[in-house]
Amino acid sequence: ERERESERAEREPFVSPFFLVIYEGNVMVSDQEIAKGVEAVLRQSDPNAVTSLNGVVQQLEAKLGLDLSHKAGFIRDQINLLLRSHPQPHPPKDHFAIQHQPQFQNSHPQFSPHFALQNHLHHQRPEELNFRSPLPPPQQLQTQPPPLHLQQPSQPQAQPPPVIKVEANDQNATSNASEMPKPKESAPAGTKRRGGPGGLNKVCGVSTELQAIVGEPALPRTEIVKQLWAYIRKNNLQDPSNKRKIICDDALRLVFETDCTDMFKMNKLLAKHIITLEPTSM
DNA sequence: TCACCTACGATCAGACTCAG
DNA sequence: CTGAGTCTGATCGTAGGTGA
Repeated sequence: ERERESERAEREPFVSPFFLVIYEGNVMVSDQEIAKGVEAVLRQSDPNAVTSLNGVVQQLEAKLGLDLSHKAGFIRDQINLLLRSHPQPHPPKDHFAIQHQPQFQNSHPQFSPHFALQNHLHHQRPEELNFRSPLPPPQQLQTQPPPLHLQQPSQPQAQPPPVIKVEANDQNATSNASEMPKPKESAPAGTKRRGGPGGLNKVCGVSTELQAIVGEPALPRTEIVKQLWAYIRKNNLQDPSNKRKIICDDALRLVFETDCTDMFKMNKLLAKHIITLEPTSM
């Protein structure tokens, strides 16, 4: 039994619940660990208490003994993911991705009803709740790999753990936290708008031609663009002399109906292949 | 209360600005 | 002059802020 266990542990190496990253001398917690922590905090939170994002962050900080203020955004996303996986009043019984957590079954009264962030969910439409149909298992929640056909063949599993890159960025962010470079003169702090599940993150239908490229029948627009660029890079479809130009292969030609386009026109052409999903009944 | 406006995410190379 | 950093352009739907 134990041998089988250790074999399985070798096959699934990245399961340590406390996976810390050392970066430039600082001990940081991985996104994986944060996701698990969020899950645990939500499970343990008092159903009668109103839990805010800050509350979750603070509990996580206490739990891990680290400053997670710079990870608030990620934590919020994790909360949304967890809540989104089962917010419906009448959810399909075996729909939950986190089935191994009995606390998360059915209407998960432990945290959802009183959780402050559910304001996003109030506005969610049914089709948004089914984002990419069943959510992946929790270990895949925070980093979704691109479709297989888009992965770089030259660097199959040799990719460094995404954790490190993310933490590296965050490290920058933390070290300069007080003088964060404001991105593009955006709204003043505190009034930052939330993307939420709708808006740009709204899942749109993908035409059959485009499906051949992005590999999914429905994706958020941002994801579609990302996948499209991955496809372009993978297949070397940028004009070497002018990298703004996209040389269409057969699949792209079906989508764009041209042999050559540029990255700006591309988005316009892309719009024809993105279908707004109508709410089923509202 | 209503209508209007803005920012949000994602992508990229080239243009532009600024400092050394 | 060079290198580094920032902005631009396009597109989408919607939440939320602002002003009337």
